[in-house]
Amino acid sequence: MIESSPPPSATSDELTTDGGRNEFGENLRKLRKDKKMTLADLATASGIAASTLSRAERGLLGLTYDRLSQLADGLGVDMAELFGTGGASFQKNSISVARLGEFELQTTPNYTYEMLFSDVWGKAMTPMAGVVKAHSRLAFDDFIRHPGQEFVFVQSGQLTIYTEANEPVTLEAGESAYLDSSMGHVYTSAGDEDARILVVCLGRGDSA
Amino acid sequence: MIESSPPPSATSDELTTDGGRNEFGENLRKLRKDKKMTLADLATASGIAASTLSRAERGLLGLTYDRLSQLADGLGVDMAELFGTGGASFQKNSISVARLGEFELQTTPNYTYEMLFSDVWGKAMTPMAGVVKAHSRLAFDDFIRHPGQEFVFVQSGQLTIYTEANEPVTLEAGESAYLDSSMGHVYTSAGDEDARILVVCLGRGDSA
DNA sequence: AAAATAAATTGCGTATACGAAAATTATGTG
DNA sequence: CACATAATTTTCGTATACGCAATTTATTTT
Repeated sequence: MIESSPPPSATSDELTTDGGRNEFGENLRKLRKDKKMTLADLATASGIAASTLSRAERGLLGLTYDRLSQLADGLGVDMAELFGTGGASFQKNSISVARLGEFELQTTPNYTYEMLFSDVWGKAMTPMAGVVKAHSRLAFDDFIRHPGQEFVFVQSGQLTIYTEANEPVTLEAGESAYLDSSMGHVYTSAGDEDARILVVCLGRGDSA
Repeated sequence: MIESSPPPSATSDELTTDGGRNEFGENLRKLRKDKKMTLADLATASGIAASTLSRAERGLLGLTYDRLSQLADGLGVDMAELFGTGGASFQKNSISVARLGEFELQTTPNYTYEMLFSDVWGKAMTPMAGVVKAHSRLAFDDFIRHPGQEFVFVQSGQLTIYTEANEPVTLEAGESAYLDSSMGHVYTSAGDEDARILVVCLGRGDSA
């Protein structure tokens, strides 16, 4: 087990940081091999020494921004792909089915919902199906926020969406909305009936 | 004008490297200010010294991978957003609404569907709503494929999904599936009634 | 306007990134 | 198996990232 010696002030992040660096390195080696490149090939293509690339792949060093830029160029990928966002890879040639009532209902004061496909690794979208019990914005202490984008579809009932940067919008059954989920938002049922909705989140974290 | 002295072997990349670093720094400062954070706030949130953050924002240094990871966490963004990548950017603080019948119906022999939010730039998910007129796999010349992942939800009726790598699956109303869309697939209605479905695609291209 | 406070930048010592060359390991060929 | 070649890793010296404390600049308060 190789021991790296991070700066003293980073002690609390030591495990996290090392873990991230190793994952990055593994992804880098995978990308390189997928393209049938040797370290020397990539060194030529990127302008980074083969020795540095080898160390990066083994998580022995953390590349600087400049080197990361060069690497993305050398590999012909963008930065996002270089970081292989989403640790587990999505199973190729797979299809998963969510049966009615298959997933455990999660209950909060304001929502009752199922997290669909919670057992599917590496999926980029997070679908959720449920019922909005909140009928007033006052039911919420604060807005919900998480990085990414969100699609919400109203199956039945009437839904009002409050956001911190826009006028509230009300959707009827069959209607939908698409929003920046990093902006504070809450969903409330707008009629007598609890609205039934389907939500698909993209990005880290989830809505509810 | 501050002068940095890069390694001799990086001379040919000097301008490019500095340029990239300055852009990154500007984006970082923008992200931080958008969130109403001081350097000290972000230093606390990320575990990186304020002086380092200041230098990074002014392009005076290139952060290492470890620091970049901490930064993304501290800012609550993913790496892609940190680098400001992605062609057209999704409008921050936006919400778009798709009303019933708002979008033009697109008709093929096998499907009638609306491409929801077709006017929204930079969205990563492509939602579609429609009806499956095909009741037999024989209606299709070939499977449909496109890179990425796909979520399909059955609003009404019964849907059978044929894929090239799996046994067919049949979904009832309220059920859904999540699949690798690069794998050949077709959707067919399975009962007398045309199934009504909602599809959300992620990745380049779209299904139908 | 002066004083107080907040925010950003600079100075300096230590740790780590980095490249070139040498050494080691892995692979291919006769 | 021996040898040649390719690929990767290690060594070592130099440059740069990094954090803490001090200083400067910007903003707010009186």
